[in-house]
Amino acid sequence: MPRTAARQRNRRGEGAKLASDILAAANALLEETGSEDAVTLRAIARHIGIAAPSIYEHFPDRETIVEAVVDTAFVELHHTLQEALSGEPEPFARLRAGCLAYLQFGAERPNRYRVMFARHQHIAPNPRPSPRVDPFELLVGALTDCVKAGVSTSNDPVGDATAIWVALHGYATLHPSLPGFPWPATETTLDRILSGLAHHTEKTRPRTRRPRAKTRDAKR
Amino acid sequence: MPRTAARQRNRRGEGAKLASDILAAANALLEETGSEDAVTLRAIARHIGIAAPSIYEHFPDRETIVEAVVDTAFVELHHTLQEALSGEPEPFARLRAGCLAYLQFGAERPNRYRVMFARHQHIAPNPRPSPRVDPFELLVGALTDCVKAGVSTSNDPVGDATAIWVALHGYATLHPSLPGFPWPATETTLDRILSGLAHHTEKTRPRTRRPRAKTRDAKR
DNA sequence: TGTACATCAGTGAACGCGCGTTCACTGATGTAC
DNA sequence: TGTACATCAGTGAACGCGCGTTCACTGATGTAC
Repeated sequence: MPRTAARQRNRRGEGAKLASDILAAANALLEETGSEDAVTLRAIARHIGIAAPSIYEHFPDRETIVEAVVDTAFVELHHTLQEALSGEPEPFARLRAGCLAYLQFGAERPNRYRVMFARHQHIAPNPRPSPRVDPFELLVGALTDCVKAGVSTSNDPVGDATAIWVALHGYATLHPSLPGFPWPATETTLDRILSGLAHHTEKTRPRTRRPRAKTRDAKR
Repeated sequence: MPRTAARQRNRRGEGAKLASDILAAANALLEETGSEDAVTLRAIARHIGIAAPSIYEHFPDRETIVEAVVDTAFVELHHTLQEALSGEPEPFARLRAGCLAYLQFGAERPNRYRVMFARHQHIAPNPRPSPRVDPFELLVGALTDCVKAGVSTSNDPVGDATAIWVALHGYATLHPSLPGFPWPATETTLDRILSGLAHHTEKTRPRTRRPRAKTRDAKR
């Protein structure tokens, strides 16, 4: 009875639209309540103004919906990171941009972020092909590029990327949990993490005394 | 009906014993299921072989029990850290021992650890005096001691301790969630974190060529 | 252009379940006399 | 030393609730003729 709206029935051939509404509602509920268990079929139905059994046209059960929300979130994270990485030309700036995008992804929907990584242990017996660990691969790639370009002296990019990821994950989960804590600005903490763990160094080989007039015009 | 055991009724004056059994059962359920919502009065009752309403002699409602479990866990963490810190004479070794104890506390009951810090946001309107942030104060103290003793060059111990805490928290939550991930040894990652973020340095001022016979006897 | 009808996109009622909580109670244990 | 009785430490049945899921159904929409 207490529905959000008297939803208009989809037209013929457009029934699949409801599936994405269901996922969006599940996403919203997960974020609002902070609890995976609050994502119930009845709550989803109330949220979008349908009857609960209508959901079964699109998903076989509740578990599949939560799984789909989490899977979608991992894909979204992957795209967000790729976009951030591709926006910077210099390797270290690229690494930093990727890390910042990671933190922003977490900050935007902290509850969803937490559930993304907390779910694994519950569902342990299901050996997924793990596209979930993807963000780590991007991070290793970005750090390795820094090493290749001579702006990082890391001699164990995988190990160092692990430490960086751990710190990013810690920030993404702890920062929203402790709003009363005297947090420094996000970028301040990020720079502390990177300067401590990425082994950043200025490229020193060229040894040109001073940059001459650049190839590009000074203005524009 | 499916009780763990036909529990013996407590003798007169010993009724309060049940209270600690209830907390222990709640603790166990939280860790086993990984879900705060699975800590139900009926599950607790089944676990220790009593009737569910018996719980009301000791706790006014379900929420209070979960709260007590979390509060107890914070106190336990505090003691664990203090013990670890007091076991080492040198400031940097003390800092490291505290951080390692923190990681071990998380590793021992990862689900409880996660819930400890995830609960805050749900209960936001309740402004606790926050003994919860205690572990951070110990961390700041340990790092400050390193600076005073000349074995850390940190010029912002609070900010650096924040970065270290974030990394420890990230490890404590991510490590149990991704058992398939190629984790380096815990101490390897810890040392990477500390060497990157604690600004550790050997004490250089004294410049004694070689330590003379110590004040204490060599053997006890 | 009109109409019968198949199909699509849902609905409403009902099931059995586990839950938090309330209530009146019970029976062993200790104590006053 | 014996016994009535108060108290302690619980119990069993029941309530109303929200849940996942099943089932038989409905009514608008488009299509074949």
